[in-house]
Amino acid sequence: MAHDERRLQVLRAIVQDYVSTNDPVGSKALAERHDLGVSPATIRNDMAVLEEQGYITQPHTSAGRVPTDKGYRLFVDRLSALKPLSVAEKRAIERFLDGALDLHDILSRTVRLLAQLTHQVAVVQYPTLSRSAVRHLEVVQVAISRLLLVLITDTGRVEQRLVDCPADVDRDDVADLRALLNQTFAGAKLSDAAGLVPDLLETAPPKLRRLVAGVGAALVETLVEPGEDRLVVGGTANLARVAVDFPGSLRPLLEALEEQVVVLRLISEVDTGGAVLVRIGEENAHEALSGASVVSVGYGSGDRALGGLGIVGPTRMDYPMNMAAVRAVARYVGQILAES
Amino acid sequence: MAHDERRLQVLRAIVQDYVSTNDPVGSKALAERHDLGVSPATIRNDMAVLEEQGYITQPHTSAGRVPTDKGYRLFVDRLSALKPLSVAEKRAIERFLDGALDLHDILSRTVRLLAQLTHQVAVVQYPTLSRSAVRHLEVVQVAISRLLLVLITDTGRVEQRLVDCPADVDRDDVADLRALLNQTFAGAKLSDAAGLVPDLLETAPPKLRRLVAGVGAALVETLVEPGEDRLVVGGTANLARVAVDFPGSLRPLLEALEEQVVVLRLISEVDTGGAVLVRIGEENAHEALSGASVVSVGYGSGDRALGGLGIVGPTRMDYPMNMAAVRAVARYVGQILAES
DNA sequence: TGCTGGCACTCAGCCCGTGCGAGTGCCAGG
DNA sequence: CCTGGCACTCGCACGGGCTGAGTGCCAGCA
Repeated sequence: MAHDERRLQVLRAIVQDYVSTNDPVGSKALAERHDLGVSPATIRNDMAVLEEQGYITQPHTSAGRVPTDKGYRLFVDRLSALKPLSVAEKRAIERFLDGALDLHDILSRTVRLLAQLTHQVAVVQYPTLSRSAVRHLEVVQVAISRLLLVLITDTGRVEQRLVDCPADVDRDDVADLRALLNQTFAGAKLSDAAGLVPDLLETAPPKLRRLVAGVGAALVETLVEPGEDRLVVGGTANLARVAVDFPGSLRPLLEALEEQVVVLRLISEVDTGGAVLVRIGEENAHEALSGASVVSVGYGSGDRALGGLGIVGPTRMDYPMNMAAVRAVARYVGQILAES
Repeated sequence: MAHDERRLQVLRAIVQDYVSTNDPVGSKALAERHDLGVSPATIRNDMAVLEEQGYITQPHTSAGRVPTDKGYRLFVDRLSALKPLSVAEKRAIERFLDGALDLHDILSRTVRLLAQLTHQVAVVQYPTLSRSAVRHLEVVQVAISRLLLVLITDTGRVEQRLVDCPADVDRDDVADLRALLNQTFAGAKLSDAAGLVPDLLETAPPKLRRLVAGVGAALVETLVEPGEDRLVVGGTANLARVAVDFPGSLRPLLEALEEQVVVLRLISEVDTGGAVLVRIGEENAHEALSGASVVSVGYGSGDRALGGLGIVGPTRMDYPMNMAAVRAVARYVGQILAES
């Protein structure tokens, strides 16, 4: 009915006003600032219903209403459209990411950009190793029985690992090993790399067997291990600006942001085909984030996602704007990574 | 005289008490908690003198005294000795850094360790490129006219740079280029690398000239450029704990910590032969740090410093403990980098 | 049936006045 | 040169009263 419809309009208006003013919003102010076509008294009735349904709440008796997590959820799902970025913002994105020199540079620019656009804490995951492919493997002898393994992926990520060899290593063997490794792994997905190690042992000439065994183990152990995916975090200073939204202290949030594992889990759960994912308040599994919202999306070239990026902020945030910014930045980053 | 001596004892006691309680300290409490051998009244006279000399101040008339920056300075210079670390702390250092896999791992463990030991924000600078030497240069062809240059230094740092070539590059030329580069640069200090480029052009066979020119320029441009030294920051959550010491807001501080340049300048000014450097409050050039202290020291293997590390916290901090922790961690890191 | 104006009620926040206590400076005496 | 005593200052915590925003409810009206 038109009845329910208007109640949703009221909810939308409450969210918008509350996000921009940070004051609990009352029926009178609502009637003044929005063309709802009804009197404050009617709005009060609607608000009573919305409160009963759990979409809004009163901080205390004689205050206005504030959206609950459930209210924000409804707003995000049904009451808002992604706010298109301004031309200036689009140009800022291009300018910011243009001229990046290497992967680290791209990602740290991305995180700064995102923090600046949204005024929130920004988080960018390094391209997941397991979804990347081997572009090149380099072996460098750094001591008589110690090798440095350097992996370069097709996303430009560079991984390194020291390997201690049981016996001294001959100079020529290193070159042979390098050739052999590249022959075997070049172009292979890292997720498939472990399966190629037996082949590697097969084709290795006898005198390299022991060496190859050790190096192969190290390769699998560190490079296929998904646990050590890295994260770039930026814009924590923006937390201070919204400190008022985190009643207790910023501490748990700051701690969670340093515990990369926690954030990583949130950010990397984005395989959902390019849609922007929003987690509001208590929807976040981790307790420290129960007063925060996370807006994230996968980025990647073409169809496959390389990793996730997003923002963390108070539940009282401008969802349409932030969702649009996150999505736009992810697209540009995917594009740039595809080029390089 | 014994006179002046006691006044210094009083100052020391004030600093110690204030650091541990965060309450302005009064004459009576001082007389009770420290064996100064005199009555509160006498201490009051000493305090009046100390205040006149600018070492302490009163937040308001009927409050106790609080050390000024100048007071902390005197305390650090003349009234304190580095507090020896406990056995547990020493073991924690070893355990924490043991088993690190690569440079990034070492540094991020270091920063976590330092943050945990001192309960402050920890900062570690990547080993300065200009003081490192080339261990290996790798050239990988990532597209027909695009090369990826990877530099591996003797400190284990890996730097990468994309180079666009004016013309398509032949596969064999890449191998030749790699050999040539390594022949020229292997073992060279990065600070000397720029000077070697002419030699490089000299010895290059004619058909490689153009390629070498482009690559040489890129090498010098990015690898010798000291500006892009990186920084690892950790323990920002500790700032929340001491938020009370930063009256306005944490924001300027958080911003400064993200502006890596600012902190980098502070941390890298540590060539002073291994001594721990303390900058207290206003002594820090940057305004955002005027309420903070920075404790830093250079780390490195042998005699040369590779970079700096340290902590940032409120001026009201436990200087002896923090100075000891910073120094101890720097030593271990230097040791570990020398080994790897 | 649904909207509206009116009205009584609630309660957080603010202003203010008061009392308390910690801490000081000064002074006279040892 | 140190000490105990004493008067003084002033931040802060406490409590009461007022205000105003905002609500819920109700009776009347389209």
